[in-house]
Order: sequence, then C-alpha cells, then structure tokens
Amino acid sequence: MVNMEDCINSLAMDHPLDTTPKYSVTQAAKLVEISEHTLRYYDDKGLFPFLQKNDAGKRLFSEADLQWAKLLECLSNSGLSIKEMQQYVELCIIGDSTVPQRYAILARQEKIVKEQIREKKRQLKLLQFKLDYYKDWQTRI
Amino acid sequence: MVNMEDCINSLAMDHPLDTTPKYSVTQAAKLVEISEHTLRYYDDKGLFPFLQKNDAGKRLFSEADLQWAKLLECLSNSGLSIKEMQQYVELCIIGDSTVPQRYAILARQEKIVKEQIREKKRQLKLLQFKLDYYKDWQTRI
DNA sequence: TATAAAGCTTCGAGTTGCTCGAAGTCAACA
DNA sequence: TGTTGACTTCGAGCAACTCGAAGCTTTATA
Repeated sequence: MVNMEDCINSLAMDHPLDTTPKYSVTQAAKLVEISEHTLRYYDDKGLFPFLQKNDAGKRLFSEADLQWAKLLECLSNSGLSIKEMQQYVELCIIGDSTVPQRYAILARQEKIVKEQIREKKRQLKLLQFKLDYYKDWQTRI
Repeated sequence: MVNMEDCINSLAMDHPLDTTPKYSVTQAAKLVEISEHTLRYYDDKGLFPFLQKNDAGKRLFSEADLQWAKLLECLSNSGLSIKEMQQYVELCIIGDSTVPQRYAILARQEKIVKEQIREKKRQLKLLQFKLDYYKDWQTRI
C-alpha cells in the first residue's frame, strides 16, 4: 500500500486482502506514534477489523492498518467515542451502501474539528494575554 | 500575597477585577460554560482559593472567579493535570516572587497549544481528504 | 543443547477527570 | 405549614486509557 488513497480504498470503502509488509505492534506504535497499549486496546475493541495475526497470535500491521490507525486517532481526538468508532467500523464492513452514512459522520467531525481549532485559538490568545501581562509586570519592577 | 484582588489581578489578568461575590454555581456555570459539577469539582480540589461561601455554605462566584475559571479551563484543555493546576495555585498564593515560575508554566502551555493547533489542522486535512474521496466516489456511480 | 533474553500475548487492576445521583439543608413563597 | 427549588456533600460510576504481572515463542548466546 503506497498512499492514502489506496488505503481509503481498501479500508474505508472495501476490505480486500492487503499484501504489504507487516509490522509488529512495537514497530507500528513507533510509526504512527500511538502507544502499543492503545493499539492493542483498539484492537481488543474491534477497531482493527482486518488486522492479521500470525500462528503465534502476534499482531501484524499492514500499511493499510497504519493509515487506519491514524484515522482512528483522528476520529477519537475529534471526540468520537469507542462505541461510535465501532459503529463506523460496522458501516465500513457492510460496504458501499453505507457511504452516505459514513460521509455524514466524517462531515460532522469536520465541523467539530473546525470549532476545536477556533477554541484552541481562543485559548492561545488567553495564554498570550497573560504572558504579555507578566512580561509587562516584570519590566515594571 | 496580601489580598485576593492582588492575587487575582496578577494572575487572572483583568484590570480591575471585581471580587464582589455575585453568582451562584448555576449562574456561574452558564456564564463560563463549564458544568456546575466541574466547577464544584475544581473547588473541592482547591482550584478556587478565593471563592467565597455564604453562611449557608453556598458558593458565590465573583467576576474574578469567573475569569479564573476560564483560565483553569484553558490550562486543563492544554493538558495540565489537576495536580499541576494545584501547583500553579500554590505559586499564585505565595505571591510575586513566583512570577517567573508561573510565566514558565504559561509559556510551556502556549507552545503546547500551538502544537495542538497544528495537530488539529492535520486532522482536519485528513477528514477533508476522506470527504473529497467519498464525494468523488459518489459522483462516479 | 540448555538457557537466557527479547518481544510479544492476555487479562485484570489502577488512574484521571470528570459525571451522576441520592440524601440532606436552607430560604422563599402559597 | 408545607412544598418547591436551588443549593450542599459524598460516594459511586464511567470512558479511555495505562500499567504490570504471568506466560508463551522465537532467537541469540554459552
């Protein structure tokens, strides 16, 4: 799997077999910058429906799984609960007929992230206001 | 630190800050858009060192307390733990000598919030990429 | 070939920061 | 006087991790 588009093709729209190199949970954690514990936790919750395991039960992450992990992180950070992510996974598994529903979910999260950015900028302003005040205070003494 | 006004002034930053008790927890919650539960929780954790109570034990929030609540929210959202906010409060109570330490804390949080904004923008891009892909997919069928 | 180390596994318990609800207090008003 | 409503405290519950123990394979070393 080379790019994001392919990834979305395989994981979000369909679920074909991914034949790319596989990573252990430790390697995957480093690559996507999500802790091993969280990756396993997500897997236990069924959020990696296409994740493979070898004969010894060892998890094997494909490139597609890594991209998927990034999407999960994104959805989680924008406020989706585990349960809601599970529902998103369900929709993905059902297939193309659920594209409108999935689109609606992503569109809602897009709005939320936009509002989060506005909120973060307000927070930044507050901090900078205080920092300016302190700076001012320090030059006065 | 001699009085509440000095403290809040040097910390919550609005000048001049009104420290007259005015609002019930319900009113305060509406004004700052933080739940009553959270305001009480923060108070229980000692994060409102100058919050007054009337004879019946009812909390009375001043304008200064509202500003302070906003700062607490900001610090919390930028990743400060309750314990760290407690330490910040300690520094505030000690007084002017701790201004450099408090400045350092706020400066660190400013950096963090800036990085959070960058991260949010990356998330937004990922969502928009997926939305575009879905849009494309829908026009193709 | 024994054994030790590394790297994974599962599972259950602990942590943080809320979030909720029950039970009680108190002031105001019909 | 009784009821309503807004508050109080306190303890339990919850989501999403986060950690650590115990065990299983595979690989490296003696």
